[in-house]
Amino acid sequence: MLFAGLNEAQCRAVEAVDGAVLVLAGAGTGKTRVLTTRLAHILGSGRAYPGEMLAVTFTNKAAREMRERLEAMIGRAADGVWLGTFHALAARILRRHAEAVGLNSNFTILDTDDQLRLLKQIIAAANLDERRWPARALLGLIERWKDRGLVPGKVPAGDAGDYADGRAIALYRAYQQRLATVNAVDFGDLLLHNLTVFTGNPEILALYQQRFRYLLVDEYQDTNIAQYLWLRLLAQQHRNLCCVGDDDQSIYSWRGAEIGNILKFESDFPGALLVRLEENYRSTPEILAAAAGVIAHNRGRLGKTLWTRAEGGEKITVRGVWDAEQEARWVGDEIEALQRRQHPLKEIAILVRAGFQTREFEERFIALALPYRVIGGPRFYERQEIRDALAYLRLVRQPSDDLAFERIVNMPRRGIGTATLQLLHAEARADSLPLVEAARQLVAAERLPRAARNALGAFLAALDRWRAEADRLSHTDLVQIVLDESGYTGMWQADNAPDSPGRLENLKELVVGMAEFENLGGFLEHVSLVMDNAANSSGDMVNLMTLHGAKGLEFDTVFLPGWEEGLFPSLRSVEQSGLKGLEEERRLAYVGLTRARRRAFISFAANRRIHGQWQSAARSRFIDELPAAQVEMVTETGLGPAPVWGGGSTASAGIAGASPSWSAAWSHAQAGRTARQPVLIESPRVPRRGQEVPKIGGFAVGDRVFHQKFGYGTVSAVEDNKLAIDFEHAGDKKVMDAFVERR
DNA sequence: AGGACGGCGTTTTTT
DNA sequence: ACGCCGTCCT
Repeated sequence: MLFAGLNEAQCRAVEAVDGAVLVLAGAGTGKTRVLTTRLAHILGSGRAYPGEMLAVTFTNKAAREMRERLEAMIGRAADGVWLGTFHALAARILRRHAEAVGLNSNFTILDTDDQLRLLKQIIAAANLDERRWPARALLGLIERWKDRGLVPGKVPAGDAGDYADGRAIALYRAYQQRLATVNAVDFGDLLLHNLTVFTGNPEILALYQQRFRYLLVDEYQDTNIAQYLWLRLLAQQHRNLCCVGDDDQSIYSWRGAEIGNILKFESDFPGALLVRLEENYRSTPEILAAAAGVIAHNRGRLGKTLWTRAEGGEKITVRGVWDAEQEARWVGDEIEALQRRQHPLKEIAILVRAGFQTREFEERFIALALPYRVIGGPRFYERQEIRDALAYLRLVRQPSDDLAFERIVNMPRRGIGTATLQLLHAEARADSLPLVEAARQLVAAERLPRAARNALGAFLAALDRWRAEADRLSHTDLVQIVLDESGYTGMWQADNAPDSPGRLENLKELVVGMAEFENLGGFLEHVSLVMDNAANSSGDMVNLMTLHGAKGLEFDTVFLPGWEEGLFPSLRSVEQSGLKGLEEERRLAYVGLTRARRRAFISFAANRRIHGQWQSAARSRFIDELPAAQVEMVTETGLGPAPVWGGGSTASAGIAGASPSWSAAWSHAQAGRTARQPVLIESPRVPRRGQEVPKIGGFAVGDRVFHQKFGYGTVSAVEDNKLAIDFEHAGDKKVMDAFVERR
C-alpha cells in the first residue's frame, strides 16, 4: 500500500534501495512523493533504523516538507532520521567534533554582514585600499573556493585572480585564522570543516560512514563540489546513495552549484541505476511542449521526455509590446479578465528575470487596486534591528564574539567612538584577547579618557549582569531585559523615522518567535541556519517574484515578461560564462514555463529603460525556440515582428522551416493550428554510450561554425568562452561561443 | 554626531 | 536614473 498510486517509474525509484541511484525527476513528476515513500520503504522494510538514514535537502523549506510528509507516513519514527539541509547537518556533525579543527563546540555561525565586517578589517590590516579592493569581491572569491572544498593551502596559485595583485589567497588564509580566533565559522566552513575533520580523522569518518546505511539527496543538480565530496565520503561504506534532481533545472552555478555533479553521476558511481521520472502531473501538453522546445536547444543534458495524460489546454500566448509600461498594462488586463472568470489571484504568478522588473508591475497593480505580494525581499533575520538584537544575545552567550561586540558596543550610542574602538583593537591584538577582555583591561588600567572609560565600564558591567541573569531567566525574559536595559528599544522609540514603529514590531515578533525554542542556544542555531521568510503565502494576491525564486513552486497561470535579448537571456550571464551561461539562462526559461499548470503568457518589450537609459531590444531567442504549433503570437498594432537577432537556432524542435522570419513561422503556425497535438512531447535525448558525459560548449580549433552576423567560419583558437574565428567573408573575429553554432 | 555629497553599481540567492 | 554606502565636513 506504500506503493499505491505510484507509477511504474516511481515504483522503480522507490524500490531500487541498494547501490547508487540517480532519479532524474522532471518538473512536476511527483519527486517529493517518491523521496518520502522511498524513505518510508527503507525504514518499513527493516533495512535501517531511522538514525541510520541521512536525507539531505538544499533549503529549510524542502527539509520541513519532507519531514512533514514522512511523519504523515511513518509517524514518530521520522524523528530519528538525519533529515535537514547540508548546512544544518554539517553543523550538527561539526559541533560534535569542533576540537578536531581547533574550534570550541559553541562556535558562532556568521552571516554575510559579519563576514564582510571581518574581511574589511583584514583588507585594512593588509594595508590595501578598501575602495580599490572591495570586501564583497574577496568574499565572492573565498565563497567560490569553499564551494570547491578548497582550504587556503589547496587553492591553486593560478586561481588567485587579479584581486589585490594576487594576494587574495593570503587574505583568505588570514580570514580563516581570524575566524578561528573568534571561534566562528561561515556557511562555507560548515562543509569545509566537515571535510577537514573527515579526511584528517579516519576514526571519526568511520563513525559516520558506518552509521549512515542509506543516503538520500534532493536537488542534486544544485550541489557544489564540497557537498559532493562530503556525500561521497559519507556514502563510502554502505554505498547506498540515492540522488534526486533535474539537470534541466540547474540554475545556481553562479553561487557554486556544479551541474557536472549530476551529469557525471553515472561515471562517479559505476554501476549506478538511473531512473527517469517523466510522467508529468502538473501541466498541459502545450506547456510541456513549450518547455521541451526551449530546453532541447541545450547540449549539456542527460535528456528527458516529459509527457502527460492531460488533455490539450490553451496555447502559450506570446505578446510583443512597445515598452515595459504597456507590458504591465497588458498583464494587468489579462489578470483582470481571469479574475472575472473567478481565477484566484494567488494562483497567478509573474516571474521576472531581475528584481527591477517588478516595479512596473507594482505601479500598475496599485493603479488597478489589484492585490499583489512581492516574494523575495529582505528577510526577517536580515533586518538591522533583528541582527542587532541577535548580536546582544550572542555576546551574552559567548563573550569572545568580537563581531557581535563591535556591532552593538555603540548601538545605541553610548559614547564609545572610533577612537576608543581603535584603542580596543590595538589592545586586543597586542595581547591576543577578545575585545571584551581587552576592554576590561583598558578600563582597569585607567588608560582611557574619563568619559570613554565610564561608558565602556558601564557597558561591561551591564554585559556581566545579563550574563549572570542568563542562567536563571528564561531566554524570552532575558532578551526583553537586554533590549530594554541596553537602551536599544528606547533608541527606536525615540527615533522619528517612518520605519521605527515597524522595527519595534519586528523586535516584538522576534521575542514571540524565540518562545518556540527551549533555550537561547537552540534559538541562535535556528536563526543562523534557518533564514526562512516569514509567512507570506496567505491571502488571495498575485505573486511577483524572480524566476529563481519560483523554483519548486507552481501556479495555474504564469506570466513571463521581459523575454528580450540582453535581459533574458541576460547579457551579463552570456558575457561572463558564454555558452554555459546561455544554457543556464535557457534552463531558467524551462523552470519558468514548467511552473505553470494551465496557462503561460510570455511577453517582450521593444523598448526598455535600463539604468536610466532607453534601450531597444530584440525579442529573446528563447521565443524563437518555442514550438510554433503550441504558441499564439500577438503583437501590438504598428509593431512589426522584430527581426531575428543573434544566433537564431537550427535545432529541430524550433520553428518549422528554415525561414529566419518570425512572421513566416507565425503564419505557418496559424495555418496548422487545427492539427491536434499528440500528448507525447519529444525532446532529443543525448545519446548515452557508456559513461559518456555530455559536454557543454566544447568548441575545438578547426570546428566549422555559423554566426548570425558574420556567416560561416572556422575556429582558429579557443580561450574559455571566447573563440577566434576565421570567417569566410568577414575575416578574423573574436566572438563569444554563445553566438555561434557548430555546422 | 549628523547631514551633505560623491562615487559606484545596478542578474539571479541559500545557508 | 537612482539608490545606497562610505567619507568628509561641519
